[in-house]
Amino acid sequence: MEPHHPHQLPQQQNDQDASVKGTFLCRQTSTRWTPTTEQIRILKELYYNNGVRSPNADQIQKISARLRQYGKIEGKNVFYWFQNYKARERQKKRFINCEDPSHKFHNITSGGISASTSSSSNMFTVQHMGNYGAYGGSVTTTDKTFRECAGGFDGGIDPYTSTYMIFDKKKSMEKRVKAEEEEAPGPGIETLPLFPMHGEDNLKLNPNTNYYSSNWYGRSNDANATSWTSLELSLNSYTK
Amino acid sequence: MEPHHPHQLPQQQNDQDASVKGTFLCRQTSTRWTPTTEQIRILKELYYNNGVRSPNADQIQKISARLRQYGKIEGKNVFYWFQNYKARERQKKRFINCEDPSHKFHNITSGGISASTSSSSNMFTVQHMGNYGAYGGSVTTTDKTFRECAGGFDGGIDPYTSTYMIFDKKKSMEKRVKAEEEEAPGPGIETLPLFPMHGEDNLKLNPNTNYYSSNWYGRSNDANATSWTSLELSLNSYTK
DNA sequence: CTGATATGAATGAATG
DNA sequence: CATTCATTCATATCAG
Repeated sequence: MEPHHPHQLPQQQNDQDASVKGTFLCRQTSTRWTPTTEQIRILKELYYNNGVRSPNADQIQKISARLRQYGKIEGKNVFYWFQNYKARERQKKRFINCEDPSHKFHNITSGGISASTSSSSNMFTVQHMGNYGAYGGSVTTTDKTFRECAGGFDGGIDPYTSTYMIFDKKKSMEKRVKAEEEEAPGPGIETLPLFPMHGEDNLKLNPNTNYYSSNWYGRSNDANATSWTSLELSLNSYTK
Repeated sequence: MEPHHPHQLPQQQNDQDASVKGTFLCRQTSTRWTPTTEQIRILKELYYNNGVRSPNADQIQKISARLRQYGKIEGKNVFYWFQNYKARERQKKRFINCEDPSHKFHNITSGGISASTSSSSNMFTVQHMGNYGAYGGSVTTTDKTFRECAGGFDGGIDPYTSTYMIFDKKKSMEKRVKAEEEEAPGPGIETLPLFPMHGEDNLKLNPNTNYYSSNWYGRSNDANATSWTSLELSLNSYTK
């Protein structure tokens, strides 16, 4: 991952005051949130030490509120951060597994996570994350072009083998082993709940069929006939 | 949707012919449906102007049949599209952090420099698709948590507001904190397309962006209380 | 400047 | 319908 940002403080527009932007094309607003060092540090803290993976609204609120003191940030940033971080960690692991771990070391860092953006203070740098062999460097595998690492899926079956649409019926992997729990428990906070497991999740209401639309198999519906009728009209009307 | 620029389109083989891919080997056809602009436009049209939210099998079939002229599409795509769109629209409304209303407008500035061509992408733009005028921060959500936040903010746009407010089938606001006020208009409401079809003008049509998704669900604090509790503790501990 | 990579953001697809 | 996962798109930032 991040090779390391040797020079820190990339201007971090971390000011909540967002003063600059008002002017012309104030680029600073660049649309994209740029986490500050502190923010990242804390996020990782939460991730590794507290096992936060998919915070809920309340958590997001609190987290972002807390991080806001270090720079502008919105709830969605926190949300996406966790989503991405988690996904990428997993992806990395998956890739490593799939392609041969030998080559590919052009990456410096070697440390792995180690604070992106400089990191002035990594409290608990996760640098190593543990066992997964430190995904050497940007595994990257470069997306788009070819990533298709052959046996990608554990089962070895490739969903997209034939042509397209083979999907249907769970082609997805069964239940990948969650096995995460890496993390260095940091300082003294361990004993964390790893991750939120809802207690009463068993309750399920409708045995509704999952696939889209419970009933697709024909079965016209009269109830919404009206609405549908106009829908049809509208479809016809402006569709081209 | 895609707030992004039109420039790239790496794959987008959105034509029904989509045959191209067969050549090499990789399934670059990405298995995943990539809606074309027109398809999206129509889907949103249906969503906003016709109140379609969870189309039934028939509707799905018709819609997909209709959209098929613009590119390959299957029923499930339509199904999922509505599911996701609806879910995300709702989500984005919740959890919005009450951030400082002061910088509510951060962005706007269209990119400008960045070489990226255009940049109409404003993530926070509101859609404008129809005639409803985005209710200004009114009730909006009433979620359980708080909605006292700045109100507008980004995408809160909620279409169809006025119209059915009157009918309002069952929106008893007793305990439904969840209040999804928007609701599809039921059968009698059918809004017509009164939408000028105008040709594909200049806009990108993907105005709306989803905000982050999240799970506001917390329903008070119960289930994940544990985990969250420790999180709070840790936040407090090193917070400042 | 240009290419590569890291990562924020979005969204299709599922699952429960 | 809520939640999560996987992939992809876009851009900030650094290497050369």
